[in-house]
Amino acid sequence: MTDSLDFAKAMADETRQRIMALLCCRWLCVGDIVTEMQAISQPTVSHHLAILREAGLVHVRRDGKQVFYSLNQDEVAVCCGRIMRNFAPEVPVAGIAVSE
Amino acid sequence: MTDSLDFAKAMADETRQRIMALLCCRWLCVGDIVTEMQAISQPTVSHHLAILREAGLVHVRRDGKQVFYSLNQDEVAVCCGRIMRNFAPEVPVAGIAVSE
DNA sequence: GTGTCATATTGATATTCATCAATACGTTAC
DNA sequence: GTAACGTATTGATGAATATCAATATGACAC
Repeated sequence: MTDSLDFAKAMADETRQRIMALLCCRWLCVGDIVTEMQAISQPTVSHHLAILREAGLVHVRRDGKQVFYSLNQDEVAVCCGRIMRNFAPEVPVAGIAVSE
Repeated sequence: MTDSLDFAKAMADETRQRIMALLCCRWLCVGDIVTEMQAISQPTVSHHLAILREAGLVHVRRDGKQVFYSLNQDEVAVCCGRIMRNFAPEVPVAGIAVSE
């Protein structure tokens, strides 16, 4: 569970958002992520996955030598709900959208 | 209107989130913001206000010599809705929470 | 016009962070 | 055990950015 600042920092990078998009609704191992992220090295991908992991924004599963990642959509929704309660309390739909 | 990356970058700073909290549901002029942000200089506050302004996250109103700012809650909600559609499409409430 | 006040901008500095090459670690096969 | 493979970590470098002091800009009063 991250607060609004950690969540924003985790999302504040184009490479990480591209990785998040890749991991939305499917599991990919690190090697496949590296393949899809053209011109980004494996250590860099691993670095960004670590940041997403520490922010709780990805699920991780080990299978033999490979490590699979998937986007934690629930955590994304929870963090967005928190931002809306903090910074959009007067927008009607915001207050009832996501429970935590 | 900002995309998910610009929004996240604008929110990815503790000082800016503190300023946003100050401006939530009320108008403050720059001087009052500086007073409330202890140990942060006026140029630094102005710098952060410029970033929030360029991200569309604040309303601005001039009154004589003073410039008043207020949080744009609607834009916050719109950006959160965009993030949820992009990165939490399978969370039930996310898809119907905010229209754009 | 001048002076004063409030805010914005400039220039410099320090910190944070993204990136890569090289290396270490963990797992499986043998 | 060793070798090979996949991933994580380390160390170094460059870029982005937060911060401040000093200055500039804009608005009002006179």
